[in-house]
This record gives sequence, C-alpha cells and structure tokens, in this order.
Amino acid sequence: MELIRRNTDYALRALVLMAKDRTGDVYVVTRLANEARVPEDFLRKTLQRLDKAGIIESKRGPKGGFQLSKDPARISVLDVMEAVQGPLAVNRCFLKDIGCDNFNRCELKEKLIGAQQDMVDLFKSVTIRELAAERG
Amino acid sequence: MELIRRNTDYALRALVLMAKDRTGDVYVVTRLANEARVPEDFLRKTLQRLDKAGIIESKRGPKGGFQLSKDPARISVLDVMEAVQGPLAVNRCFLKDIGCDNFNRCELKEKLIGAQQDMVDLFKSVTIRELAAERG
DNA sequence: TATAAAGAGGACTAAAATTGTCCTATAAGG
DNA sequence: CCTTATAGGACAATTTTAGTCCTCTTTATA
Repeated sequence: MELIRRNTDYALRALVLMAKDRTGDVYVVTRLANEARVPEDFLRKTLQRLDKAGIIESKRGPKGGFQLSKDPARISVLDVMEAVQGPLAVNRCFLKDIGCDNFNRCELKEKLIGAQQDMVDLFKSVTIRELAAERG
Repeated sequence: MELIRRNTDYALRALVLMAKDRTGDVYVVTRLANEARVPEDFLRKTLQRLDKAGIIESKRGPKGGFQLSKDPARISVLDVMEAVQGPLAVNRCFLKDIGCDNFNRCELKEKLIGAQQDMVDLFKSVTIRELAAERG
C-alpha cells in the first residue's frame, strides 16, 4: 500500500528542482524530465495539473515552460498530492462526492474521521521548501 | 486516493461483528458475509489472511468457522491493514523489500520518514474494541 | 509573417493492482 | 461415510494507474 503515487512523486521531484536554484527561471519539461529521470510526456501532464491547482504557471511558446507561482514554503505535500492524485481519504466513505450509504450509522466512522484529519495535517505540514533544503 | 481498501474494510466489518456479541462463538463466513453485506468468497479469503496473521482462528468442518484469537482491544486497525493489504508506506521507497536506489541521497526521505511513522502510530492507536463500541 | 519551440488536451494503449468467482482438496462432527 | 465448513490455488473481471501519441494553440523571434 502506498500513499504517494508515481505522479505525485514525479511532481515533487520537479518542484524540488524548481525550488532549488530559484533564479525565477522557467523550466522546460524536457529538462525537468531528464534531471528527475521521469517520462517527459507523463510529467507534462502532471505539471498541467499543478498549473490548474495554481501551484505552478505555464508559459507556451519558445522560452516557455513551467515556473513556480508560489513561495516553496507555501506549497505543501498535501497540495501536491491533492492536485495530482485527487483528494486524500482514509477510505471511500470519506471521499468527496462519494460518501457512504451507511455513513450515519457506521461505527468505524467516528475514529477514522480523526485519523483522516491527522493525515491531512501531516502532509500539510511538509513543504517543498523543506524538501528542497540541502541536508548537512 | 484511499488508504483503507475494500478488503480491509470488509475485514474490519467482520471483526466488529465478531467483537460485538462476544459469546466466544465461532462465526461462519456465510453469516458474516450476509450481515456485513460483502461477497462471501472474497471475505473468506480475507479472513484467511487474518488467520495467518494470528488475529483470528479458523476451524474447519461442521460447527467450524472463524473466531477471534485475541482481545479486540489488542487488535489495531494497523494490524488488520497490514495483514490484509500489506505493509503501510507513504511510498515505494519505504516499502519492505523494495527500498529505493536513491534512498540515501534523497531529500524527500527525511521528512516523509516521520510522516510514515506518524501514520503507523495513528492506525495502531485505533482498535477493534473501539470500533465495536456502541455509540451513545 | 513564417517558423519553430514550447505547452494544452484528448484519445488511446499498456500495465498493474484490486476485486471477485470457482473448483478441488482437506478437515472434522455426527 | 456424508455433510458442513475452511484451505488454497487458478482464473476472470474490473478498476486504477501509468504511459504514449497525435493534433492544436500560443508565442518569441528571425
């Protein structure tokens, strides 16, 4: 069971690259894909989602590419996960738009609702800035 | 993205049923499946995993079935998740037997390792007894 | 203004994981 | 020895995830 899927992983790697040498540059997917060692087309799709979520900005045409649109300290792993792999939930019952027939009579609910929030908080507390920080 | 899969969900429901009216009885899968409203054959497979993990015991033959082999207060949701859907990990790098080529040089690692432990603790802290407790 | 360099977006395929079913074997009670 | 139950493996169906490809649009600039 893994919580962070490949697309989120790829997205995080790309964001870390962008956050690292932050000259305000625009990054072309080809370069990001090479450096992060991930499939280019797939990464592009993934970055498009980050764009829609307002985490990065895209620019078309020559000299185009992707660019952080926020301070890395303000981008959490949760933001990225949700942008890229959808809402985080302990299980189906807690998913937006799905819910559960049985929700109001369910014994499992009460405790798990807390667990879900804890998980959300957890991933909200880790930011790209921290991930990009060099280790000693 | 959901963390608790269907098989774990089914397992939890069955365990809660067993924990509730605890007469030491043995439960036949057919009954559990009906009451929990889950596919019988699939549930049986799932219960076999719980058996191997030592969470329940199986008895064959007439008057056979499944039975809790532990105090429900000593069965955590984590136990069930791991028995039924495998080890819990934030991502592949942290999975037993897989690891990651890049593990020692990875910036993502440090923070996520903490997140993983927090999640484990979280699910370890919720037990079947609590799930089975009637709500007021 | 033509060209080339990007991303946008959709269709599609491939692969993998998950869920579910079925068949035969084995154990055990009456 | 018959019936009830699980064990276990093979298999099928479904869903999710990952990845590719083709065409379109945007835009810098020669």
